[in-house]
Amino acid sequence: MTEGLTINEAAETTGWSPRMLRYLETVGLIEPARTGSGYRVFGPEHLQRLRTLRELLESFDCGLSDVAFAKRLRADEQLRAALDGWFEARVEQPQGMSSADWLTWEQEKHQRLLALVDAA
Amino acid sequence: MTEGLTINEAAETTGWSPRMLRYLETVGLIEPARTGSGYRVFGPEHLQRLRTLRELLESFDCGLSDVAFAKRLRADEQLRAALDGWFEARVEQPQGMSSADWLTWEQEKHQRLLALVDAA
DNA sequence: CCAACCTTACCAAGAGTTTGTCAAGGTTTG
DNA sequence: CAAACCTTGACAAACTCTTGGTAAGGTTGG
Repeated sequence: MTEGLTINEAAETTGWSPRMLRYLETVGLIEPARTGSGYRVFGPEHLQRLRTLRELLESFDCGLSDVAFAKRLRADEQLRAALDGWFEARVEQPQGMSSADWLTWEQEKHQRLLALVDAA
Repeated sequence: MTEGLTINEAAETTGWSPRMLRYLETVGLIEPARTGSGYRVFGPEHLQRLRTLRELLESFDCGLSDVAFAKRLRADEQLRAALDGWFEARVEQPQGMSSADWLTWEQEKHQRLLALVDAA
């Protein structure tokens, strides 16, 4: 107990409600330690993280699901690759390509992306 | 008109509804060209992109807002840096640091992150 | 000029997210 | 041991996202 705060204490100092602290855990954004009997224990790192998260959400006007997705993006390399590929699809034609070549090239690129997607 | 499909034709060949094609544009995921009078024109690249997007959403079980956020993440370097910093917050102490040093170091890291966030 | 398109702007149903509250029960501590 | 915590689970209000529809009006092509 000397090594951290309980959920209500953590709520007090971070501005999150106890309910939200539990919710943040279920969506995978924090992982407080537990005592032998199952009580959550919030250490200084957690408290800082929680305060920073508030700032971050407000400053950039985004939601928890956005941060959760960003986390998923870091963990799932295939997802990242698939999205990168999709975004990179460009609008201009590469130099020296005919319209027909371009279309073929573009379709093949998407074929490759689809193959990647199917593997997921 | 010979250079692309109208919205209903594009809907037909991509599986998206015309309504959704307009919605995808409002959330920034596609940018069809326009005729002089304002009609949307979907070229082959758009059609491929739209088909790939369907596959991508289904394969990875994610939503449009997720893809939109991923796009924002690519465009907004500060947002990316802030999230990277937040995720990198580690749980173990660096070697050779006392508990007190670690806490100070950790707090300072978050101070730096907060400064970044404030600048946004 | 008329039918069949297209545009934007709304209203609304359904689903998912966020948040609170309450209930039933275990833990800690004075 | 009793008060004051904590746990999980469920129900629900408020909100946003997704999607469809419809209305009022401009464009196109036979």
